[in-house]
Amino acid sequence: MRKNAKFDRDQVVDKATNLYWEKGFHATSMRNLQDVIDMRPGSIYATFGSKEGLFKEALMRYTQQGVTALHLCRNETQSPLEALKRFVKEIVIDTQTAAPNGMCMLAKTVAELTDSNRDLLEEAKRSLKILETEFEKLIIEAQEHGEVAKDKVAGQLARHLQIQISGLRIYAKTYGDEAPLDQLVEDIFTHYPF
Amino acid sequence: MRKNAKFDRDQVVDKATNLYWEKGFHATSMRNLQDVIDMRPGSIYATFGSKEGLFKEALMRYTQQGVTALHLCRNETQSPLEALKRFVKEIVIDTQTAAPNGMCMLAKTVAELTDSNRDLLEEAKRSLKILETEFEKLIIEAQEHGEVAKDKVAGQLARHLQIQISGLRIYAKTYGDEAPLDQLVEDIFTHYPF
DNA sequence: GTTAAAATTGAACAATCGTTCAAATATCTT
DNA sequence: AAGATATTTGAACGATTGTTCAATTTTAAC
Repeated sequence: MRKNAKFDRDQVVDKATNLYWEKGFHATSMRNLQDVIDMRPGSIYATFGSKEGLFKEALMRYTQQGVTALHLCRNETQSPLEALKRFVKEIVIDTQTAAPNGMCMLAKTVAELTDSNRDLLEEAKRSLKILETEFEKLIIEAQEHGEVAKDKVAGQLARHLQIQISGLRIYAKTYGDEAPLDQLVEDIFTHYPF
Repeated sequence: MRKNAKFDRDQVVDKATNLYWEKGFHATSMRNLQDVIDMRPGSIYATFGSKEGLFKEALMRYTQQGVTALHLCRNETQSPLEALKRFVKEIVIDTQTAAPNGMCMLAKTVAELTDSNRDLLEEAKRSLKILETEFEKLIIEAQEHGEVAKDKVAGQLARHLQIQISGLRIYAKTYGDEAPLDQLVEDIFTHYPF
């Protein structure tokens, strides 16, 4: 089997992402990271530069996978709005048990970091905006399909959706099983403003 | 001037709260704390037991002040719903510039911590539930005043409001000035489900 | 004013932090 | 197979972490 450098790097970043996602930037130690990704400090620093460098790459990878998951939802469903709903259910409900952390890694990062780590903070913000733009694209498509009234502003609906997701995921972590997540996700799409 | 032990303790906890609120639990060091509250390690540990003990007291104080602020809004306004709106604007908008951190300290804590700090995590969750219950009380009062339809379930509306606030505050930190916060808060109350 | 009790101090502790780098190992080139 | 290049290793670094505690100072009691 031929060596594929990119593949290895992706695997490593995946594992790092899961650890960062679970514990956050500050609570994750390099030694913890070394164990999980099975690399020695020298290699890590030669490859990623610093703890921040690896975290930044983790953020980018997390975002890329989010966008991919959304596109996948689109391909698996018949309508753009259905795709959005499926995606939201996936990240709000399934993630509660399956993922390293019920929270969105990007929102968690925006919540955790200050200007002391401006680069990382800005990267997380940028990623959240990328996802919101993806939502907007699907909403525009939904408008073209007649699923959403054309007098609505797609950007505003995307923003609304983003806010609902962020709020819901914090709520889910707060209330655990008690929260009727499925119903709450349904409500987002059956009531205002969709 | 007579010494008032409780007052001193409150002042200290206030300062600690602001630091924890700004930097989060893990990124706040005891030495950082020592400088801000102007106490030496021995005194801190004699008084609060540990870094976690002080954080827990900070969480409780933050929550108590939140409840007080909400009651204050109620006394300053004519209707329960107006009080809620004022409170939301206060914490979502004013806090962006004035407070140590635009985020809600409780939501930020729920986002940051894992079971490694179960006590603190549970305390933050409990506090969020307390605030939600306060929302619910005001909504019930609003129903009695005829501001909110009585066929709505107050608990659900309170939950909805909690989700909007959490989502909005993350959104505000992500988008900074670009976010039309005032309009977004208005939307919460003018549209569904109020 | 003297003594007992309580509170405060700050040096010091072991543990862990992120990071470095000379040495060892693996890979590529010819 | 031999030499050049790139990668990996892991011990070690100084800094910082949360915490302790004997010594000191302040407060309270009589």
